[in-house]
Amino acid sequence: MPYSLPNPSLHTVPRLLPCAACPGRSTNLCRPLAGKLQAELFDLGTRQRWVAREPLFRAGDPLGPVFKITEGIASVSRTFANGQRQILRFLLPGDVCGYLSEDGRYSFDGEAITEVVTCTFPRAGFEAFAARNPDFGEAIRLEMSAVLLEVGRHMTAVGQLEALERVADFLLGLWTTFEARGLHIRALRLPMTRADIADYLGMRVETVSRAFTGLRRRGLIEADGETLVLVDAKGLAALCDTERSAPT
Amino acid sequence: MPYSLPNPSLHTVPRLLPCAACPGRSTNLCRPLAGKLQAELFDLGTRQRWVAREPLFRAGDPLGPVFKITEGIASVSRTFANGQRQILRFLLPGDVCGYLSEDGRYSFDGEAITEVVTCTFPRAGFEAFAARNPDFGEAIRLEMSAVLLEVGRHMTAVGQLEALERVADFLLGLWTTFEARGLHIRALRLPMTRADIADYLGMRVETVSRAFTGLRRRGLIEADGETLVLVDAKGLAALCDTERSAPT
DNA sequence: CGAGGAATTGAGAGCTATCAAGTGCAGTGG
DNA sequence: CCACTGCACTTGATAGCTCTCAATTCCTCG
Repeated sequence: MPYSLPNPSLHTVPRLLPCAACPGRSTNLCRPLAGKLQAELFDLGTRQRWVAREPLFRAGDPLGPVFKITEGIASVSRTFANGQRQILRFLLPGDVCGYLSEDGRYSFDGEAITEVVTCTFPRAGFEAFAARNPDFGEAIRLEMSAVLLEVGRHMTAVGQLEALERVADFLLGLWTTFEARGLHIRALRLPMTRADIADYLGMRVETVSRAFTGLRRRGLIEADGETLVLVDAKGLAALCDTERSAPT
Repeated sequence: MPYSLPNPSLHTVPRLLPCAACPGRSTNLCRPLAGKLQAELFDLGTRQRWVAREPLFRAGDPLGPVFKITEGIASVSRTFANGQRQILRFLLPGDVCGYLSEDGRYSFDGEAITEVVTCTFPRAGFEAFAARNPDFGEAIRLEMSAVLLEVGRHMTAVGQLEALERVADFLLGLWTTFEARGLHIRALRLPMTRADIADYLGMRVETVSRAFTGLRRRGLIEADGETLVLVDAKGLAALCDTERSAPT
């Protein structure tokens, strides 16, 4: 079957690196880069804008570029023939996706959740750049380590926790990630739908919804329309750390 | 709390690289190495023997060596305070573990399932070797890619499949891995206990047992005491590919 | 204003966990 | 040599949680 090339409106930014203002500037791959090298990597890629729900790449497609999210939120997932989908991770600005391959094809699906802007790096150039710059190669290893760690934690949650706990874990994880990115916020905005969260946590939309209601009823979170406040982070942590020996 | 250093009987092999006979010789990290480099890496490490159920490393312990399994089967897992455990992967000869770190500590638990022999590499030397040899660095990236892919697939199974399907997926995955290692066998020996499988698949021992019974009753597998035969691999695949549009 | 999607909530079915009992086997010791 | 013990595994019955199906509300968009 033919694979559909993504068709975003190319949006090439001219000179004077916008990297300085990029939220992912000090994250993973770009962290060890400075001045000249940063410019070299930047020139290697193009800036692309994707509308919400647009696929960046599909599992099985011939290997294309590597993407670094600079704005918006995306997901990496895997879908069965019958439509069941597992979201492996949510990607925030600074995160990289599309790197994994299998027989010269993408291993997973990459999809924009919100509108997304990416630094898009052609595969060959990306690999060559890594070969030329050991520090960059190490940065890739570090990035992959971090992803592996995150995925491992997440698998533990999906495999061991029950509904309420999984959602608590998800919220805390998201909050932690924002913290790690230097965004100290008290109110989370959840750009992904309940369906996305369900696919991420291995549950149904209805169960996710009930879990939110349950957490709200217990006074652990508060929902103000678009935003969500973690009222009692410790309470949430107590749930998903499975310290079932809680005061109750 | 004090962490217990593993206390295996050290078993240093002298000259004349045993790598030639190592099942993991042509796998991941060692693949790009030849002659001199292979010897250099070999000398970097020591050979260690572990008894069944002995921990190689524990999550939270200060970062120690990196391990490459050369004989036996091990697991990488994560355990909650209440004892619930999620096994992230089973490691066969050739697989590497103990690489992931977090704040200078191991991220997960490594444990021998059967008796295990490892090539044990001190962290510093390992990293230095990677820094000196770009090919080795790339081999690490490739290895991590493969792991990430495996873990991603596995998470999909845990999140989306039901009991019978998960066990089918597990068996097929194990068989595929053996195939990839060049071991063309029809009868699988399952060295891990039902409890291990349960922890791997996010289910209870009883459910795993019932799933095995179910697969047997459907004529998909046959159990000959220690060994297990995949009678109908296609039937198993039909289960876990979630081609629910099966003839039934 | 109507259409459609996202989210919530309810009721009942279905699957898995839990609790409990029984089997088979290997290692131990009388 | 053979009870005895511990452990892995299996099987049954029941409770509990999640899924499924369905209805409703809210909100956005045309």
